[in-house]
Formats: sequence, C-alpha cells, structure tokens
Amino acid sequence: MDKGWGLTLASDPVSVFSSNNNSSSNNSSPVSSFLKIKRDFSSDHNMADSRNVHNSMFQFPVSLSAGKEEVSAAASREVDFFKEKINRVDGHDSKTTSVIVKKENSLAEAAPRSRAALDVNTGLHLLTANARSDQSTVDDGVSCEVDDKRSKNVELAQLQVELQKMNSENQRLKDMLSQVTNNYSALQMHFVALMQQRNHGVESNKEQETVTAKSSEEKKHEMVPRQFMDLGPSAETDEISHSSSEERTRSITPQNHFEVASTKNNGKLEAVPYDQENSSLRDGKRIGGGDESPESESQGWNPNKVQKLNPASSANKAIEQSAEATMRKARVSVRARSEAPMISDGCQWRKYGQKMAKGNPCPRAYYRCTMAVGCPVRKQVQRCAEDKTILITTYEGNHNHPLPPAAMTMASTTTAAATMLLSGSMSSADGMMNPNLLARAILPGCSSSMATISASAPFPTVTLDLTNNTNPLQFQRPPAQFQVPFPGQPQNFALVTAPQLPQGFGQALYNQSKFSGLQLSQDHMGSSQLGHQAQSQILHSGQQPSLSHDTLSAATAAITSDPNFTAALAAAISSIIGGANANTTTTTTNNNNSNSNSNATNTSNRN
DNA sequence: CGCTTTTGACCTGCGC
DNA sequence: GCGCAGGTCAAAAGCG
Repeated sequence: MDKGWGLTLASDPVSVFSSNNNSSSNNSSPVSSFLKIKRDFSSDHNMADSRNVHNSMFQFPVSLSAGKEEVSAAASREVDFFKEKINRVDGHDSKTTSVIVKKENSLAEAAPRSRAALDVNTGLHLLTANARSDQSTVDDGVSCEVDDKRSKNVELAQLQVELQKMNSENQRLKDMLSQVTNNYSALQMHFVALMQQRNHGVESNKEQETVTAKSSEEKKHEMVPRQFMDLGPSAETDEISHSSSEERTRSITPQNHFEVASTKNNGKLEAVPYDQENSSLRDGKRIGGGDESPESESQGWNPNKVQKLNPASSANKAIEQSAEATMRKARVSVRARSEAPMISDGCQWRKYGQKMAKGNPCPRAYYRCTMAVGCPVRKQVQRCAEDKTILITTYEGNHNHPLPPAAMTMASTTTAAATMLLSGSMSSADGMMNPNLLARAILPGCSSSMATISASAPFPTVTLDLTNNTNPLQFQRPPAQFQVPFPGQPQNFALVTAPQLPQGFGQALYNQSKFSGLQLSQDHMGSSQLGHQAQSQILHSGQQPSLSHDTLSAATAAITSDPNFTAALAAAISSIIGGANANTTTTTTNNNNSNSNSNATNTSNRN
C-alpha cells in the first residue's frame, strides 16, 4: 500500500526506484537517517512482512528528508508539485496545501517525535499524494484520495508508536539485564564471603600440615562455586582496550563490534568479580614470589610450588587456590582443523615449553595466557597423530582477567565445558556422568561424538571436536579449512567479515584458520548458560555440514527473537548460581577425587 | 632493549 | 628404587 507513494513523489523516479545505494550515494545527509530508519523498521516485526515495503519505505525518508537538495534537483520536471511538497515537509502549510496536508502534519506531530519517524512520516504523507501509479500519476497527483492518506497516516502513527514502544522496551530490557547482572555479582560476592566463612571453620579443624583426602573433598565443595563464578567475570570488555599489548596477537575485527556493544552495558559488569579483579590487581608479580596470587600459575600446573605458600596465606586464598586447582583439572580439549601452528582464540599466549609426547611424533607445545600477569590458564597444543591437519588444543584453568570479546567464545565454551564436566561429574552418584549427557549439554543438538569425555584421562577432559566430522576419525573435510562451528553473537552475524568462509560462523574464521572473535553474546560470561543456549543452537547448526547461513540465521533469529530473552537470561544466571550452590552441597565422588586428592597430597607434601 | 621462543635440565607422579 | 612420561623452569637465542 505504501509502496508506490514515495516513489512517485520523488521527482526522479529513477533515483527513487533505484536501489537504496543510489539514494544514499546521492545524498550524504539522508543516508544516516535512511539507515537508521531501515534498521528500526527492520526490527519492527510488523513491518517485516513479505511485502516490498522496505524498499519503498526506506526510500521515502531518503527522498524527502534528503530534502530540498535532492528534491530541488529533481524538481525541474514537476516544479509545482514539488513546491507544495516541500512546503509540507517544512511543516509550513502553504496556501496551496489542502486540508489533507494539515491533517498529515497534525498526525505527524501527534506521533512521537523520533527523528527518523518524523522523516518517514512526513515523507510518506507527502508522497502519498502521488499515488501508486508511479510516474503516470504524477500528472494527476492532486487527485489523491483522502481516505488513503488518512489510513496511511494512521498506520504511520501506529508504526511510530510501535517503534517507540519497542525502543523503550529495548531500553527496559537493557536495564533489566544490567540489573540482573548486578544482582548476580552481588550474590556472587556474597556467596564467596559465605564460602570464606565456611572455609575458616573447615580450616580451623584441620592440621596445617596435613591435608587429608577428606579435606580436599571439602575444599572441593568450595571450588565448585568458584568455577561457576569464574565463568562470569571475564566478560568485562571495556578493559580490553587498556592493554595495548594485548592486541598483538588478537584479531581485531570482531572485537570492535563487541566492545561497542558491551561497553554500552557499563556498570554492569562487576563482571570482574571480586576475586578476579583483586587478583588481577595484585598479581603484579607472578614471579616475584612474595604474594602469590591465588590465581597464580603454580597451582594446578606446577604442583611443586603449590603450597610453598607462606603460612600466612589466608583461607580465602586457599579457597581460591583449591578452586583454581580443581578448575584446572578439568580440561577442555578442542579439536579443530588448522594449518596454523596455533589457533587464534583471542587470547595472548606465551610458549613456555615444548615436549615430545609419547605416541605422537608431533611435539606438544605448552602455552600460558599472558593477557594478565598470573593468569592461570594454560593450554597445550599438539597436532593429531592420525591427522596432522587437526590441531588439538587443550585448555586448563580459568582466566582471572577480563577477556576480549574475541576470546570470550572460546573461553566461555571451554569454561562451560569444564564447568559442566565438573558439576556433572560431581553430582553424579556413580562418579561418572554419562558422557553423552555432558556432551549434549555442552553442545546441545550435537551428536555425542562432537563432545566426548575422557574418563580414563588423568584429568577429566572434555573433547570438543570442531573438525566438523560426525566421526572424529573421519577426515574427509578439506584440511585447509579450520572449521569451527562456534557461535558468534547473534547480533554479530551481520558484522561477519569473513566471506571466504563457507560456514560463516560468526567472525570466527579467518584465512589462516584462525578463530578470532568467536563471541558469545554475553558481556558477562557468567551467563554462560545463556551462552550455551546461543551456542548450542549455533553449534548445532554448525555441525551439520549442510547448514550454513540460513540455518545460522534461523538459529540466530530464534535466539534473538525470544521475547523472554531477559527472563531467559535471568533464569540462566540464577541457574548458574543455583548450580554452583548445588554443587557446594554435593559430595564429590567421581574421578575428580583422585585428582583433588592427589593434589591435596601433593600440596601437603610440599608443606 | 624488551619480549618471545627455544631447549635442555629439572621436578614430580606413577607404574613396575 | 628405578625408569618413564608429563609438565615446568630458566638461560640462551632470536626477533622486532
């Protein structure tokens, strides 16, 4: 209905009918408004119907708001008509303007005054005079029908109102999200405080020198929450820019978008929860020794030094350390195809060792995260013995610092996997949860072969097979392609700039089979559960070889269109907290015990 | 000059 | 106790 109106209005049918590019190229000023309007309308479900509304709709503001220049340039042919319109646009009803015009203006004024909306409105109304018969109607443009105009005006007004409603709703959701995040942080801190108190009680009953298996179990209870808590924090993206050096090994493209997006939510992320923030602040001297940060590397990875902690170390630190140790024990192994020596996962790593591992001709490289001093996260990179195009990256530990958006996807994924592994195994009665359950939990919708758990490994290990093979042992895929079915943030798909990547997973894949900004949507990694939702859908789609943008878009749409997004987020966060709490009360019975026990033994020996 | 990588030595846990 | 394997350290070399 609206379609034809604007077109005829623009005196230059060609420019109007031509693509939006034309109009935008012709006028610089209108472009922005055009884009804005386009975006707004595209988000408006009412406007998203199958009609060709968009084109015409968008063109209206361009041609009209573009205003006078464009119009005047084109007006040569239809001078009289145009003047009248221009007058209308300006809001000054000329004498030639009919009653209709006044009504339009009044309607426009009645409508909320959003810039774009006004432009659109005005333009449409004016254009409507020209009727839908395009050029031919220009001649008798005066003979427009009042009813049509009125109805259109009403529609426009309604649309404007809806737009504003949606904007306000959007804002409200943002506020809610921020609030939820704040609440989560507060709860988290409170929980940590409680755990500290509890730990004091436990510690007082223990001998300092001897850590029994039992105590290790007790500690373990406390670790679990930390694991969950660690999930959340990393998301503080505004700090990313603080460190210029960090950017060295990071891919840039995706981040920018996310930084913009995430920084909007400032204030929220207390995301750097408490201990992490503290640790990152005090971690200044990892090697200096003196005050080893609880997150310091020694723990899980270098048992030798674990408990060379001075006796003065507080129970608080003990908790954190043991928590970190436990978290480290859970490993997440990612199999991905890559010709590159190391996948770019958004973090900055420093190689600290290389070893020949038994049974594999390819050396295993050891990296530690250097994005923050004392970050306990390590990873091992080794090529698969069977297929050297497959790079096996094993992550351990949790970052104790904010992560760049580019690193969040991998970090959240691995953390989530580790968390679920630990939580799942801990809560299982028989000591080992069903791997398939875990696999599906991590990668819902994926076959169990995509995520597997190694029960026999010294550490509980989740293996995420990102080689896109249904069967990890099948390698029919083009080796050069690093296939990482990781999700990008839904909103981010539009920003994907990796056209060469057939799968188009987020901005994930770069030429050299790098993953770089695989974003989970959340600014807050604590919402990893939510991230899972997004992940899972996209991962799911990603795993299907035949799926691509369409499926991805569908999944994205499914996520983003969820009217209960906020509720889902809140539920996810609360579930995380709840899960953490649940774990704190669950006796660990699985193979983690041996790990923690041995670790405890080690630490006690060292003391 | 500072940072990263390389690489041999060292430490620890584990199995025999 | 010994040997093996995994993991880490730290001096030296490389690099920008």
